[in-house]
Amino acid sequence: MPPTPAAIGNRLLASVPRKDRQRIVAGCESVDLQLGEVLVEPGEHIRHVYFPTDSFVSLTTTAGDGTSLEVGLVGHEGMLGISLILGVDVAPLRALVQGAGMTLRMSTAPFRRELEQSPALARRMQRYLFVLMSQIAQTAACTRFHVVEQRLARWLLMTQDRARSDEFHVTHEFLAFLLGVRRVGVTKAASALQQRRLISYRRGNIKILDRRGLEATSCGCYATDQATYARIMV
Amino acid sequence: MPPTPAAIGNRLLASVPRKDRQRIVAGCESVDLQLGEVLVEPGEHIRHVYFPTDSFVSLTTTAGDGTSLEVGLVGHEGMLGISLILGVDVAPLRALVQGAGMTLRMSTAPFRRELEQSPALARRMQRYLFVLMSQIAQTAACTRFHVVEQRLARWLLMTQDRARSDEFHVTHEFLAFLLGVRRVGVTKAASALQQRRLISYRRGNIKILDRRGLEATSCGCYATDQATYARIMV
DNA sequence: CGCGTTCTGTTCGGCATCGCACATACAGGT
DNA sequence: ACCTGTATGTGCGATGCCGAACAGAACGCG
Repeated sequence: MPPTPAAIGNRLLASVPRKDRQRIVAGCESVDLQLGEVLVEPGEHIRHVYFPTDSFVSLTTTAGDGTSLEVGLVGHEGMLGISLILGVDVAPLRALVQGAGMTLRMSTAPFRRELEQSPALARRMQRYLFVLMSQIAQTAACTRFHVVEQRLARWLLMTQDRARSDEFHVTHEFLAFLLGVRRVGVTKAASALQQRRLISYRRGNIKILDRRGLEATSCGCYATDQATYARIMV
Repeated sequence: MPPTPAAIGNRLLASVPRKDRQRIVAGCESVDLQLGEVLVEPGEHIRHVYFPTDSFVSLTTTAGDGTSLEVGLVGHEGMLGISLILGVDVAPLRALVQGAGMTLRMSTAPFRRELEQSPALARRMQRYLFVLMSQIAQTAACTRFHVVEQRLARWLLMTQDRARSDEFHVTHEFLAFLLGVRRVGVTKAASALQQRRLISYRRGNIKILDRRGLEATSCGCYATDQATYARIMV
């Protein structure tokens, strides 16, 4: 049962003209993404584009050795496989499912055809790519200059937006991997946030208690991202 | 005196079809960029695109407070103002002249017309944008995981490529700003490299003595960047 | 109920970098 | 020859994070 337009729940798709959207949704299948699933590795050929509805996906990069770092987060506000917009069918980053749930998915070939047919569609996707690029650059600076607690607060806010819920699942271990720090570092930062009643967590289930407080604790990078999105995506 | 096609010296322009290139060069003016000049601030309207020939330009991002970080480096292999490709005439990053010299420059409006007229041109620029985006992501991870000496080595290699010379001008102070560390940190790392006869420097003039040695010292990020460029730009 | 697994919390010495302050060295102008 | 500004070098304690190891706590399964 293909989802009805009202139930698409992907903001990026929702912003393209109705006719184009209908054709795209018709060409999509609904897929249930599992936590930890890797949709694509850097350098790999892109087989599908994804329009997350309830799921969200981390974009991570590696630094030669085993280390890796999350540089972008994609949920119902965006899409995966965006480099097809640039005519490149190679993935620049690893796509790692971070929040399990449903997504729309379309094969590369028909998506390319849609892009050719609909300039309006292409324009929206291009603007999203700009936002994503800005997010990656912001993350670079944030990672360099801000301490773990601030970065964690930012991450929680970003994730809450995409999870559409004040509660979601993620362990300290996984978070450490995404933030590029030790698990202990996450434990410490998370404890501090919990002690201040900004969040509560228990064996992988994190609940946001005080968004305002988190915003105050986080660096300005979250607000910067928000502002860029608002400015570019209108 | 407009430069002859042979003297363009911008690899990106050189890779577009002859006819398109000629029209673009005809629409460009030659400008001499000064060290330290800021071509555009993040969020500002883009007035020109630049195709560096002898100059090179750092793309930097800020982290709210005064701190900032170089996330990309553009020389004769690329262009500035690339976000116009995405239909966005706002700059996502600060463009700071890092190596003085000549560049071709074109106003935004005619450049947009060229893009519309020549799909071949657009395709090349799109691929370059992919490369730049990969570079930004790589820099994020590099900055997080690698020590100053490695990062400095990478930076020197990147810069040498763009300076087309084994000698160029940059002070520790400026380098510290780009790498997001203290000046003293650069002094220490640079001293170490000099002691190992990989470079020599004297009051802002750096000379590369041993490229191979620098490649060995640097993290794999330099090689990764090179590989991406080679793969995507063919 | 008991047991293994997963998740979280704590501790230890070590290291890269920080911020600050001060010392030296070279270059160019007068 | 001197003086001034810019560039580089050194020393200090502080800090945030590292790697490793271990202890407790919650859950899930037999």
